Amino acid sequence: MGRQPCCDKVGLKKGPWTAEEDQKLVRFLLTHDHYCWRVIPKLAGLLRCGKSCRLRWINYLRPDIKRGLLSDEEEKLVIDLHMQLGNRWSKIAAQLPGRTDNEIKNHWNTHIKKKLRRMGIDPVTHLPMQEIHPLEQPRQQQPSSQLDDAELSLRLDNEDEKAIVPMIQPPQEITAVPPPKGNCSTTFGMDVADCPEPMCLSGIGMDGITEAGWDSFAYGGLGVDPFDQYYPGGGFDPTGSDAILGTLHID
DNA sequence: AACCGTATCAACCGCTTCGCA
DNA sequence: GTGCGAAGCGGTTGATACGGT
Repeated sequence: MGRQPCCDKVGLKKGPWTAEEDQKLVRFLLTHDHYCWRVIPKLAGLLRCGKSCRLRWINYLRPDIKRGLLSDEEEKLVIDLHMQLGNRWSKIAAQLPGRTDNEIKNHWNTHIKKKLRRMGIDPVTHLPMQEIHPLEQPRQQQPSSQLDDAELSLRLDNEDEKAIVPMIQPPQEITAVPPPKGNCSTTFGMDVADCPEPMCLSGIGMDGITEAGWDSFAYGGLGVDPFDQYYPGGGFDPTGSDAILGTLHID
């Protein structure tokens, strides 16, 4: 009885990915398409389940991944979107190019939640917390409507602020740019429905990439070959900075 | 220097949704 | 309409890094 596992787990490797595994997966995804995730590890010579491959690709190996902390603007956008969408991390991530749902989820749980709490805002409801600890009582009240973006940003940035007036009101409108129509991804701000293929390799349309080459892959206009910026354990460095730890060579 | 508590984030697990026969 | 398989999603865990004592 019970649910069948997503894949045959006998003999499959778990845990952190090695640079070699990353290389195998990227090499395979670069040169093949139209496969389902379940068969990719076998064909790519990986002792991983398809789910694991998919996750690794989406979260770290995708060439358009942005690394590093979220900017102030991104953070505010996440808060705004969370206010409207709740814990729909993939939907939120769709509005932040280069950011993954996992990354946003982690950032929310480790950074934003605390900041909001310090501000006296319930991170779940985005409303002022009813019971504020005496030490965290605001020194003065200020209607949220008087809080502009600059003020909110300032407060979000102030890690040591202990007595901040709670309040954010739902924004008048979402400032996020709607995803462009075109290829196939929700994660990349593209439209899944437009994807003509049975599998879109996590939704970025590998067809387009392999046919047109990585140079033409939408990459925020950086004009960087992402595979020159590959670094183990972290995918690609979009900045092409000295932080690159290694280079992946694709034959 | 060693220990301990906390923070961070990559990865896994299991449920839900979707597409197809 | 139903059942099944695959993909997607969100919650949770665990390893590691970091900071304080």
